[in-house]
Amino acid sequence: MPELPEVETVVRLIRPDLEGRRIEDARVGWARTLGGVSRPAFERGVVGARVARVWRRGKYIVLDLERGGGAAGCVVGHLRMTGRMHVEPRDSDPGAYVRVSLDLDDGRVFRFVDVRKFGRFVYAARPEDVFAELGPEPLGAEFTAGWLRAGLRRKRRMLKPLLLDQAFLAGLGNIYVDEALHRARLHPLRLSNRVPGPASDRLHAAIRSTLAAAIEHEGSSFDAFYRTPEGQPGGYQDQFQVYGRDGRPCRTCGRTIRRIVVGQRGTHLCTRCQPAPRRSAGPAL
DNA sequence: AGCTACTCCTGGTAGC
DNA sequence: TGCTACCAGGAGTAGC
Repeated sequence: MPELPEVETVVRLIRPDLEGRRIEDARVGWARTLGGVSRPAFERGVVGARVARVWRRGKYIVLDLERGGGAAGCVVGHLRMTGRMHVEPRDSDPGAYVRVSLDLDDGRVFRFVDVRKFGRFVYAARPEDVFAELGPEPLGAEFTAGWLRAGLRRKRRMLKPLLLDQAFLAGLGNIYVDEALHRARLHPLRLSNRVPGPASDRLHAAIRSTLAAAIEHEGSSFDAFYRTPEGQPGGYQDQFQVYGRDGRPCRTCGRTIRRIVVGQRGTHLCTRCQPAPRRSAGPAL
């Protein structure tokens, strides 16, 4: 699924194609993609505006808009499961799943494509009107080892759902939580307030190094759906240690990778590298 | 506070 | 072959 590294890859690829472009027209193929904003309100918001800046916050993609040099709201996109963003020639085949199209003043078209329709592309006055409360950026200055120690201590939650919670930390999803926990040798059912300081520091380093390595590889692809915006598969899926590797040997110790379900989410781990918590609500592993 | 269940969606796949 | 049933899952919401 698109998580921080995939979203960052998208932003880097579409930014040079969008910044400075004026939006000449807009078409909406699936109204719910607009997240409650009416079609007329969306069109009023974007048509005639210029894209001033393309940036990322957590898994959100933001297009700052301006008119006559002044700020004029923004579009906040979220790819959710299967969303993609492309800037293409207008006469190219749009495919069956285009939810929003923006005609650009260079003759090309921006397309928000989303097979499963979970993605969002919302016009708002300010991005904060769309974001939920978001935790710090895992690759930003605010996310320090000390911050994570304190954050884990003040919560009493299992690590897996806590790290998936965007209000705690913004940008991790199912894949990179599993990968980071394995790298930090921490069991996903461990309670956050029982993680010792040194283990918390390992987790901090693991989150940053996992995300940085994934960005370097332009994210991960594994189904036909998950591609970089250029249509090329990302490369990080070849580095997965646990995600999707259940039944296969751990690359570190050889034990068979297991898959459990935590909060309705498939969760992959090595029970030797990531020892079970001593006393917790989780099943004995 | 934190957990579970449910919802939104559809292509892919397993089972028959 | 062709049908049906179920699955994946980010995030929001409701209920306990």
